Amino acid sequence: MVKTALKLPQYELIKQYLRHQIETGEWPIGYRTPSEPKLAEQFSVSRMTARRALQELADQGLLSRTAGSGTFVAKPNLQVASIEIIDLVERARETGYYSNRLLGIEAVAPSRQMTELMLLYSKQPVYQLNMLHLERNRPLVLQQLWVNTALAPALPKQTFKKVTPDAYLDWIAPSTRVDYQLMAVSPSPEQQHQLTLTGQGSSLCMQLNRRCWRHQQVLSISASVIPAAFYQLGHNLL
Amino acid sequence: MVKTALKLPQYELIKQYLRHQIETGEWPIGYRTPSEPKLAEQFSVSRMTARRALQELADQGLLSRTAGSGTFVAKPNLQVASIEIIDLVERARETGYYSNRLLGIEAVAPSRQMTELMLLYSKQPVYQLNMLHLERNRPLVLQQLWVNTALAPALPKQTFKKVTPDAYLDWIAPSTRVDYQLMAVSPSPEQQHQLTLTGQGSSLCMQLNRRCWRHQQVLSISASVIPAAFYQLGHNLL
DNA sequence: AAAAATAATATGTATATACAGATATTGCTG
DNA sequence: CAGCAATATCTGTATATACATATTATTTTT
Repeated sequence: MVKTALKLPQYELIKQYLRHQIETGEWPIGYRTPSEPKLAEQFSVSRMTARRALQELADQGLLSRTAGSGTFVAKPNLQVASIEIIDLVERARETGYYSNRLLGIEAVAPSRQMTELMLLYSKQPVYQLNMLHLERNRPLVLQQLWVNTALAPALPKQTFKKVTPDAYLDWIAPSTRVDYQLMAVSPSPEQQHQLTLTGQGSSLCMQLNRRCWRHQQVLSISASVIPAAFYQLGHNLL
Repeated sequence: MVKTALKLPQYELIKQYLRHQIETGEWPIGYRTPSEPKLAEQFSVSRMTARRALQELADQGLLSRTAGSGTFVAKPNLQVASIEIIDLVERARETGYYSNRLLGIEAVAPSRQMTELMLLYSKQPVYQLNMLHLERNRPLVLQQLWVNTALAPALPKQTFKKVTPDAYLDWIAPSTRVDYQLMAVSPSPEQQHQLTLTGQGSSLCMQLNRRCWRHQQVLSISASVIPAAFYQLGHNLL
């Protein structure tokens, strides 16, 4: 079945025209575009249709509009970085060579720092979980996880043999926002031992910290230590 | 002057209501929201006004709509990571203790890999620039930069004493998109020397690769090596 | 009971209209 | 010429309406 040429709505045609003018540089940054009524007349559509084209490109950041003044080609100031946080554990699970070792799980009173980070108002306990993730029986990620007990009360009942803590949490309470922090670290002797890192120069790790939100509440905090050879952020470069 | 209570437009009030139902869990994931006509009647507005509220929340990813079926509470699957790529150089310039050393600039024939990365069709040369950025006369970033000659022909005429190459490029051709890649590296002996890294354990660096786009063209590629102690990605965690 | 036709409902596109509020321009006045 | 008022222009909000198209539910037919 050959896909016939789509009939695009009129506001899409106008958007294409506007994008073209901008991307070719025909309309430089700061250029004042035709107003809604003029665009409408130019394309023989109603003002509301021309408006939709302008509005959607403005929502997208290509144009900037101010009432009374007009619509202008915006400077692309806030660069949207295309970054993908690779989930090593999830990738390993897909290959089928994944396993893990639960090093400990307990309910503890949160430290003062942890109380702040998780925005805990009452002095409720948090679940603290230590886990080593392995691929082909070789240590991949050493993860320390703190979880809000109110949002995942049944966490300690899980064995995590088939489902990782992260997957379990995503199941019972998917995150609405995630903060990340990434840095290079030299692992502590204990961490080196747990990750079975022996060489001198190879003791180079990335630490990926993560805070998962569910609306206004903090669901979990995670700190993962990963041998540097296994981790990089982003694709297709150098 | 006390700011009087803003009179919000009606579609904003409806959006607030919808958001509230979602965030409190009153409407779980997959829940079917009232239809446009029903919302309109409920709030005594026209269908188009109710539609606007639903549409904007859908654009934002909170709702998902399908013609003929209805509007549903979406699963927040694509987690928008709040990550900020810190520009160490720009930060140093703001403090006033910034300086740099231009280690070399020349027009070279691009390698095959570079031709692919920069999407160069013709066998045009690229500017290759090496620069050491310093803060308080101490090495901060060792940057290697490749620039599309077509988009910045006057680059070699600059001295970069007052304006960094990045700032200059942002001036003459602001990026519309940026890709990043970040990894931990052990610097080469030459890099260690240029960054005056002497200690054994301290020779731990982050490498930040960056590709700047201007619409469909690649403007520049940058590879920066930064001592790990100076760099981390993200804020306010652990 | 299964399949097909029909109706009801939902979102998507488009128009014409009205008025509010912000901004820029024009013209008038001292 | 400076200052001010009137005016024109532009975007923002809101309504009522019409029809198209996708999906679901219902009814009719086989």
